[in-house]
Amino acid sequence: MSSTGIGSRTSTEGDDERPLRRDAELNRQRIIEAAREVFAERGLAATFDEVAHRAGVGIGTVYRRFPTKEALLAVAFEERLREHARMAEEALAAPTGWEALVHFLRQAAGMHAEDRGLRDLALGASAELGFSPHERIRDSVEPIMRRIIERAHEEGSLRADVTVEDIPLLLMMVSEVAHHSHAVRPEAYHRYLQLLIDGLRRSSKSGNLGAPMTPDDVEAMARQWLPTTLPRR
Amino acid sequence: MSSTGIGSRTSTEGDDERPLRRDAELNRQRIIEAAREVFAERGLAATFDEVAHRAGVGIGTVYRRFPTKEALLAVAFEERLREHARMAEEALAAPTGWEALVHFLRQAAGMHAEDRGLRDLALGASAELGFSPHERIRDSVEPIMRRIIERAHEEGSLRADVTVEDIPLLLMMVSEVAHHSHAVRPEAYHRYLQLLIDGLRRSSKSGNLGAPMTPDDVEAMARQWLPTTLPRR
DNA sequence: TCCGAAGCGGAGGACATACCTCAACTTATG
DNA sequence: CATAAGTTGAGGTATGTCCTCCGCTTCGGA
Repeated sequence: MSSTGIGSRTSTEGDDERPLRRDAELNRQRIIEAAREVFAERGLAATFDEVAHRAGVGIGTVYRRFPTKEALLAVAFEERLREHARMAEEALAAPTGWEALVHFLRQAAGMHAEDRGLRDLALGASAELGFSPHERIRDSVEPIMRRIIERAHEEGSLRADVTVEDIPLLLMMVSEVAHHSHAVRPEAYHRYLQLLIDGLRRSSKSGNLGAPMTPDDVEAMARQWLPTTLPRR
Repeated sequence: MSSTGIGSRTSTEGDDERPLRRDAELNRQRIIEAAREVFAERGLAATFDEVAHRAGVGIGTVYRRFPTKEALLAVAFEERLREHARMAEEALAAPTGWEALVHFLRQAAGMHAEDRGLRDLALGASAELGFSPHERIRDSVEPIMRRIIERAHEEGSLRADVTVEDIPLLLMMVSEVAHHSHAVRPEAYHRYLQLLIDGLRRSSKSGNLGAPMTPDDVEAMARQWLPTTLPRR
């Protein structure tokens, strides 16, 4: 609801654009706000028509301001993506690797449950759109995950056969539950995340996990699993 | 590939139909075979056009033989559904409840990974189509799952806070992985199923699962998660 | 106050996908 | 070989998304 801090797009670009007319700037903010809501609810697959309708403007206006979906996403998600990265670093500060891991998983799952668009970006197709100042999110979060996993392995708290590549997959499974249970039992995903967390804990009797995923495997799965922002063409 | 045992639809119905012409019966078998393949690959969302094309017949022929999707599904999946139920009973025969549970989960996950249509039917919308002799699949498998869970709880091998309602959810998560990894790493889902299984095992340190799912919750999630066979109307 | 540039809206064209029908044609079989 | 049974696939209906374009409205500087 609070429409503060949306950031009128002054400077930050090649920038030879004159400032928008007052009414136009207002509409722009409305569009951004609407985009956040719509993408949060329906994921990146949401359409421009939905955003326009929610913002109470014509479709043409949305297109005029954001000629491509990427342009809109970049602005709408800038802040959320930063939060996501910040959260990961926070997790790293936990006293033990295990706590860091659990904290990260729970936070990420929570964020992805609340904002389906963020999930799509964080786990998926973000590769395809060059995000403004920051690189694509996976590049910023992945090294952190890697360090967390390493620490947990050193402690011996995390079962040895788990790798960083598993993390995105776990989050996809959980966010899938979150998404489909949202209307009925929005917290349902906690349950299955906890089950997975308990499965990750080192224990005397745990089964064989088989060959680990490679980064390419994960990439391919994400591409197939999550919506591809860009319309085919 | 073997096209044996498809069962020409003699008797078994109100039945006043005369036998099909030889060429028609052949086409019918082709269609059923094609339907099995297509539904296995693409799930219940597959279209009549796909089936027709795969069978090498015109769309009109498919419609003539199977006026509704349900009619086609009923025939195409009769055997697979029976297998599914048989498998569940087999699991029940395991020496311990825990082994029964693990066996059931692995078998079900495997079947759902191989046949996406079966998954859709087993976990989802089967409610909507009244399946020929057998009731909808969930009704036949659910009591078995329930007994397995009970036994495992009595033994104390399964953590106490897990319920039957969790089983379909676990299978959905896993089959989602199976589906999206199919082209790259078809066995990937084993890994995540194992993680879940290890999370299900009773252990000194396992986290709090929160409120269990109710049958209605599961119903609602399944409805939202899995394709609704029937076109809207 | 006024007017030109900036902005707006949303009908509608282009395209894709799915469902399902039907009239013209082909084929098995008594 | 006559005829009922069967086949075909183009095309009508419906739905949904993308995106453009042009007539109209509004802002804001002169």
